[in-house]
Order: sequence, then C-alpha cells, then structure tokens
Amino acid sequence: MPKISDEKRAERRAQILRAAWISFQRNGLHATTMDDIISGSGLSAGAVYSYYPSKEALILAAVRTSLSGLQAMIEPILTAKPAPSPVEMARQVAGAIAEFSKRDGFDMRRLALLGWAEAQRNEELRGVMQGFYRVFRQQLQQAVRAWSPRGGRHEAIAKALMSAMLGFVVQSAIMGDVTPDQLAQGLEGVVRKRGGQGEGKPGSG
Amino acid sequence: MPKISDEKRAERRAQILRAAWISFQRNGLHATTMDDIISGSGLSAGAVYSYYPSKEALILAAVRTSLSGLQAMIEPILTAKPAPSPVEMARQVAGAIAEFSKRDGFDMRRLALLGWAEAQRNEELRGVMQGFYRVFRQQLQQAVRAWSPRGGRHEAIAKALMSAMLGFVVQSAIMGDVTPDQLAQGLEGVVRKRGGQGEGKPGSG
Amino acid sequence: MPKISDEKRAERRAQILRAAWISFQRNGLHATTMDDIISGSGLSAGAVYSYYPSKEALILAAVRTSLSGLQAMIEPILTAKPAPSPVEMARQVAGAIAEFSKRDGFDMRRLALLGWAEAQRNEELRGVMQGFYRVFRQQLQQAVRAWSPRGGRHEAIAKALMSAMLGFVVQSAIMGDVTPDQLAQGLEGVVRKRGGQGEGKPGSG
Amino acid sequence: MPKISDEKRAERRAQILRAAWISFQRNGLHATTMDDIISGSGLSAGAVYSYYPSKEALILAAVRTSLSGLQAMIEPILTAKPAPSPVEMARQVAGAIAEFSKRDGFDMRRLALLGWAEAQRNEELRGVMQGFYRVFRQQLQQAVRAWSPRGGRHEAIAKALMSAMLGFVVQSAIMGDVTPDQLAQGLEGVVRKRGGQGEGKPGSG
DNA sequence: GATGAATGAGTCTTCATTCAT
DNA sequence: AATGAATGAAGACTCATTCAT
Repeated sequence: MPKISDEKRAERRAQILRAAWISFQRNGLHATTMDDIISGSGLSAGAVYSYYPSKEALILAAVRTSLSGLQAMIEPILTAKPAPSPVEMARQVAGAIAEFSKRDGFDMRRLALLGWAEAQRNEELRGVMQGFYRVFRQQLQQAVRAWSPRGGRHEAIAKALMSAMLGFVVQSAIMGDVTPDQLAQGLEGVVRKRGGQGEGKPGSG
Repeated sequence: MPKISDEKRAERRAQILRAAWISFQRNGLHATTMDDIISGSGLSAGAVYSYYPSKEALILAAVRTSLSGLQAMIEPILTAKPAPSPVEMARQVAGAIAEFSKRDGFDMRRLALLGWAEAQRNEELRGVMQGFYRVFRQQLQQAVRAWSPRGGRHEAIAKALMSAMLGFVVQSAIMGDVTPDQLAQGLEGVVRKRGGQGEGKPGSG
Repeated sequence: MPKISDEKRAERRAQILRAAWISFQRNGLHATTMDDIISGSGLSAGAVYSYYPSKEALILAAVRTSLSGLQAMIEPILTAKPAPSPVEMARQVAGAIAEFSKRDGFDMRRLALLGWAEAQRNEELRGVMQGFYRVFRQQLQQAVRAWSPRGGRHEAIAKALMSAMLGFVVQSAIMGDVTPDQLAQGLEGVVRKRGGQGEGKPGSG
Repeated sequence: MPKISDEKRAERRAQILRAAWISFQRNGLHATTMDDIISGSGLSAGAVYSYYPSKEALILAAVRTSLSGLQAMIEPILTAKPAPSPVEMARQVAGAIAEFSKRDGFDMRRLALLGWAEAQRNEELRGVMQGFYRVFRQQLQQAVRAWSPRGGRHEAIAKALMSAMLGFVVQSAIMGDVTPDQLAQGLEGVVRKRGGQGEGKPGSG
C-alpha cells in the first residue's frame, strides 16, 4: 500500500480535531468519550488513535489549537502602529474573543474554561497554557510600553489588562451579558475622579 | 426524632464536604471518585450518601459553600463607608481572594475554575453561579455608585471590575504571579494619559 | 417499661405485613426495598426487624397470608353440599379469585405470580406453596368425588380443574380479559360433541 | 463493514443469551447478576454490553426467544388438518411444553413464571407477552372453530383452553406432578354427566 | 495502513441489616 | 423496647485503549 500523503494526514488530523473540539465544547472534556470523537470524525477507532495517541493528546491539541487561533487574532491588535490605548486594546481583544467565539459554531470561551480546569490536573497542559499566556502578556506589556514609553508600571498594567480580558471570557461565558464596549467604558470609568461628572451618553454603546 | 443532633448532622456534612473539597481541588471534579471522598471523610459509602444523595450534589454543595464563603469575605469590602474607589475595591477583593485561597490548605481559586468548567454542563450549578455573580455585581455597582454618584456608567464599571477580579482568579491560578497590588496599580495605569509621566513610587507595594 | 400486649404485637405485625403487601404487589418482590416497607408501616427499621427477621420472612409471610385468605374463600365452595359440578366449581373459584383480587385495593393475582417466580429460588416458599396447593387439590378431588362418586379419574379432573384455575389467574393478570363465566362456558364447550349445535344463549353471561 | 460476520455476531448473541438463560432459570431474574452472565458467556463485560445494552434487554430477549420457540412448537398442533379436538389440543400442547422444557437442560416453564412476575413491572415485557398470548389464543380459537364450526362459544373455549395450558405450566413447575395425559383426561371428565359411569380405559394413556 | 470488536478495571450508587444510644 | 444512623459488600454499566484480522 502506498503511504498516505502528508496532505491527507494533515486533513485527517484536522478532521479528528474538529470532531474533538465540537464534543469538548458541547459536552465538556470528561463527558466527551473517545467514541463521540471517533463517530464525529467519521474514522475508525484505530485510525483516530494512529493520529492521536490518547484522549489527553487530543485535549492538548484542542487547547493548543484554540490558543493559537486566539493568538493569531490578537497579535495584530497588540502590534498595531501606533499602539492603541490599553482601554482600546481591551475593547478590541474582547471583541476578537467574542467574535472568535462564534466561529463555526464553536464557542471558544467554553473551551478556555474547560482548559483552565483541566490545567490544574494536567501539568503538560498547564505548561502549554502558561507559555501562551506569558507570550500574550509580554506582547501586552510591549504594547503598553509603546503606548506610554515613560509611564512605567508596564508589567502591572499588562497584568491588569490580562485580568480584565480573562475575566471577560469568564463573565461572558457564565453570565453572557457583557460586551467589549462595556468592558472598555468600565475600565475607563474605573479611575474617573471621585465625584466626576458623568456624561449623559458614553462614547459608544 | 433524630437520634443524632442537628449539630452532629451539620458536623458530619461539613466533614464530608471538607473531604470532597480537598479531593476536588486536588484532583479535579471528575478525577475525584466517590471513594476518594468516602475514604477522606472517614465514613462509609452509605453514610456519605445519606448526607449527599449524589456526587453532583456534593459538587454543588462544594461550589455553593465556596461562593458563600467568598461572599462573606467580599461583602464588607463593598459595603464599607465611605465607599472605596473602584481601584481600591479591586485591590481589596483580590486580596481577599488571595487570602481566602489559602484557608485551611484549600485553594479556592482552583475550585472556582473547576466550577466554571462544570457550569457549562450542569444547569443547576450554572444557575447557582449566575445568582451569586449577579448579586456580587449588584453590590459592586452600588459601591461604585456610592463612590461616584454622578459618574454614570455604573453598570459598565461594575462589569469591568468584575472582569478584573475574575481574571485575577484565573491569572493567579494559572500563572501564579499576580498580586492584588499589581492589579490595582495596573488598573490605575490603564487610563493614564498617553505619554503621562510615571511616578517613581506607586502608592503601595 | 411494660411489655407490649399480644394484641399490640399482632396489630403491629399486621401493619407491617400490609405495608409489605402493598409494596410487593405494586413494585414486585425485588424492587421493593425494606425502606419502602418500613416507611409504609410507619414504624422504625428496628421495630420492623423485631417483628420480621428478614425480608425473606416478610415475603414468606405475605405469600402465606395471601394463600390463607384464598383458602378461606375457596373452601366453602369446594365443600358445599350438594357438591357443585366441576364447571360450576371452576366458575365460582375463578369468581372468588377475581373478587379477592380487588380486596382493599390489592391484586392478589399479582402476588401469586410473584410468589411463583420466587418459589423457584426459595425452597421454603416453594414448600409452603406446594403444601397449600396440595391441600387445595385434595379438596378439589374430594369435591369431584362427591359430585360423581363413580366417575373415576378424580385425580385427573382435580388436576385439570386446578390448571384451569391457576391459568385463569395468569391469563387474567397478564391479559386481563377473561371472566369466570367465560372460563366455565369454555370448559363446558371443550368436550362438546364434534359438530354439535351451539345454543344461541349460554346459560349465563 | 463489520470485521465480524453476521453469523459470528448471531453466534455471539446466542452465546450470551444462552448464558443468561441458564442463569435466569437457575437463579431467577433478579438474583442473576450481569457478572454471572458475563462469566457464563465467556466474554468480557464490554463485549456482552455491546450485544445487549442492559440487563433488561437480556431479560426481554430471553423471554422473547422462549416465547418464539414455544410458538414454533405449538403452531403445527393448532393448525393441523383435520383440527384436533380441544382436549387433544390441550394434551399435545401440554406435551410440547413438557418436552420443550427439557431442551438443552433448560426448563422453559421456569422462565415463563419468571417472565410473568417481571411483566408486572416491565411494560415492554408485558406488551411482548400480551402480543404473543393474543396470537396464541387466536390460533387456538381458529382451531376450535375448525373443529366445531357451528359450536359457537369459540372465544370462551379458547380462553378456557388457554387457562388450562397456562395452569399446566404453573402446576407442573410448582408441583411437578401433572402429565399432559392427566390434563387431557381431566378436561374430558370435567363435563361428564353427573353420576356418569367411569370407563375402565380412557381414550388415551 | 485500517478496522472495530474486545477488554476489564473502575465508577457511582443501593440496600438489607445491625447496634449504640 | 425502640430508634434510625451507619455499614459495606455488591450491582449495573462505561469507556480509553489494544490488536487480530
């Protein structure tokens, strides 16, 4: 038998991963059985296992892919010239997250929540996540520095922004009633002077 | 008439819940077996089941208890007179979370992450969480209003603060390198004027 | 503490047995838990166990009681003077069974079916049943002899009648569409001469 | 495409069902554990469950199979030309039941009794049984009509015959001392005229 | 390379019975 | 005598993974 082409291989992997992803975000990591993924992929058990050696590997791949996708979406925002303000970054990143969440019917936020939970048991997964988040935060920090070179506190600002973004994921996944604009306006309002004069209409809705 | 006093009953329930909690945060919700909890509680299977009718009930109780505990810690902060600034609230709440996290050797943040993941599959759990977070956000909003009655945008500010706090939980649980002070300083810096001159010493360290 | 009176004891036993009976016929022998019976009896577990040492004892008692009750109903029919015809006996016994079945909301036939199944595993129960059925068949045989002293075949007739009656229990419990009259008329018709002319109106309806 | 042939599949199913049957009739439906069946079948738990999704399904299959087997044995008797007399039918069917009971070491009557008990809790099982018995009774009725076209009372006769046969199952399973010939002779004697003179030799022995 | 039937340890849960109070 | 909380051995069923064909 002829070896299967690399293209075919990649296609199969994607096919399997897609099936895994769908099940994971729909049913959770543990409630998803390999059978769900196998059926969903249209392949046989043996085939799936020849591409991914274990369920854990599939979880890892799913999270990794999702993080990469997110990364790809966010990077342009953080490296834009001129650098947007932190508040603007938060708005745009939150917007990207919300956007990305609806891609192909998947809700990326759900996978994020699942991944965080899993990361506590799974060292490798945690490592992957930490790596991604570290890079993300570094980019954030650089963007903040670019925006305000002499402002100092770049690390703290990056961490606060990061918190705001991660929290946006949680809050929108659990409560489902936060918008990127609200996040941005809220961040802006957070440091308004005490007794500051509210504007009747915020700049965006 | 129960042969066992209400106190004893409550104690047993606490005993079981404690065992569950330890296992949950150590091993995750699904990797925790009822046997883990049963052994941990020092009771028999039947006894455990007579107090909690299912593993799901135990999960719910664990999350509920943790939310209540958190609530109790946070409420004084949000209802303090005079109302602290949003940034100060964020600092104090994050501080409380970090503090609470070490209570009795449990890390409450871990349970939060597990709960969020579970909430996606478990409607009742989601309802409980939404209820708690709704109340929390309302308190947050009132505190913001008390701090800046004419500021407007109270809802957005509360949501942004909430995001910052939830994100603090995630970030500190996954990355482990954020402090309440960093969050507070970062939030403050988020809206510093472009090119603004950083102060050498932030107000807290 | 004063000893409990014998009356009280008997009352308690009856109370427990009634609860057992209700559950048995409603849910089956195995699906009935001791807790069902305990709750149903209004007593405590310990109390129930002080009257009946095991579930098996309760099953035995329930079957025994039901057989005795049946016996009491049937005996007058079989010992009536002058002796009724076998067909008439079948009709009356079937009628008694159908009647008895509705007593107090219990369906005695259901318990019979449950008992037969259980008798295959439970030697003691089987012994009790065999004893009862033996007596019943002897009475049947005597009645047949009284009806037709020189007819011979008394044993076979008793056995055939017994079959018809037991089968009536099964058929009415499972199919629910047989009446005592149908049984009687059918038995009569069983040996009608070939090609015999049917009467327009059977003697009873 | 299944790697395993349909034949092999059927064989496996039969293998499992046989193990179930043996345990069921030996230990009863509820006292039989899946482990009994699994060990008896020589397969693994997973394999057994891949053929039968639950214990209930196995019970249903066992009863169904037994009813089908019985049906196959009885049909020729009821559709024989010329139609046998009702008494002859009873004898032959009882004979078939007694015969069938020893097949492969199983006692089909025991399963019947177990099935009747179970049918009271299990609607599907009850439906299956009712369907079978309905068909059986219709065939009986037609045979009676064929035997005595103008006799009328065909339904009642069919029901009485059915009772006699079901009761034969019970009586022979519980008492173990009835023969098909006794049933037949008894049925014949049931309507003998009062005071009738017994014949020395009944028509069959 | 592919298939999918088979594996079997592990899961949650039940329930007859006991015995300290 | 009575109570009812506690026991713990089973039971039905699942599912990640393997390997003969």
